[in-house]
Amino acid sequence: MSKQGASLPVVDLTADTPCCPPLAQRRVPAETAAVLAPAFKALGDPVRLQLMSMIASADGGEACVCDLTPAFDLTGPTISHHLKTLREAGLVDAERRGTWVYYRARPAILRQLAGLLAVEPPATA
Amino acid sequence: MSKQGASLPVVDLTADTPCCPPLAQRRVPAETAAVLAPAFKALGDPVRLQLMSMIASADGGEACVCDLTPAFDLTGPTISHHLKTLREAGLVDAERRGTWVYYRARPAILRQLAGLLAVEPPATA
DNA sequence: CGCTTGTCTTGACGTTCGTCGAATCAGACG
DNA sequence: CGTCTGATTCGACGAACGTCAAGACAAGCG
Repeated sequence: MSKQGASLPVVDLTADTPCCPPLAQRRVPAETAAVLAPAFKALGDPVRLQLMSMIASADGGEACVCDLTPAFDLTGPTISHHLKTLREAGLVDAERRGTWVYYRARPAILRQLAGLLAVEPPATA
Repeated sequence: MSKQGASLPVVDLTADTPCCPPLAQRRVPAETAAVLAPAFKALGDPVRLQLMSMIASADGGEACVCDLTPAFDLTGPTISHHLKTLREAGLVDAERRGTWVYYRARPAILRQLAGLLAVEPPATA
């Protein structure tokens, strides 16, 4: 819960420019790891990974909880809990518009994570 | 040449070709999520993220446990446990050569994960 | 205003995770 | 062959996680 209240972290996950070189290029410092690990952990659950994908690939870039919940064999509160986890990890953003709550992906942090995992192609391909 | 084989896991993380389109392009199926989530979960710990980076960025592509352990304020068994987690997630490979054990990163799965997280550059939006 | 619908929060429970100490296993060297 | 060093496995403990049931909150509508 203190994720959002944390004062300026060493690594800004919301920036559009890469925060750091790929993981395989230079050893990632402890502070960077401490900031990025929670994001990976948030994706480390099949339900959240699917939720993230459903939100990110949704039409218009946002998805309503009413569309997400029935896609799983889980109760509403459980889905809500997972969405909260994604929100606290900075992966998605929530907005209430009228009756329904819409979730939107944050491409910037996805780019950060993808950039960190980037590896040189196998054979100059 | 098709990936539709039934005997093997639905998603082959060791393949050099992308297993699936980016997360934000098409909704990732439950089976794919079940296979990929453990890999993200393995990276969801600061210690393991640093270990992964140290191994992947090591000279010659491999790192000795004797080099990894002293880099943390953790006991040997704990580091060994984390390495086992990375190994079971398919992220690294271990090999014993004489007295020491060397760990090597598996670029293929890193590519898979990076590809899944890939997002179109901001300009496209 | 009160009802209905839809979402979030709270509290609880069982499971898994991260960590350690002690014991065990695998090679190397005298 | 015995012993030493290095890495893993085993057993245990507290903390965090995933899940649900029940209750609380917000918005729309009669």
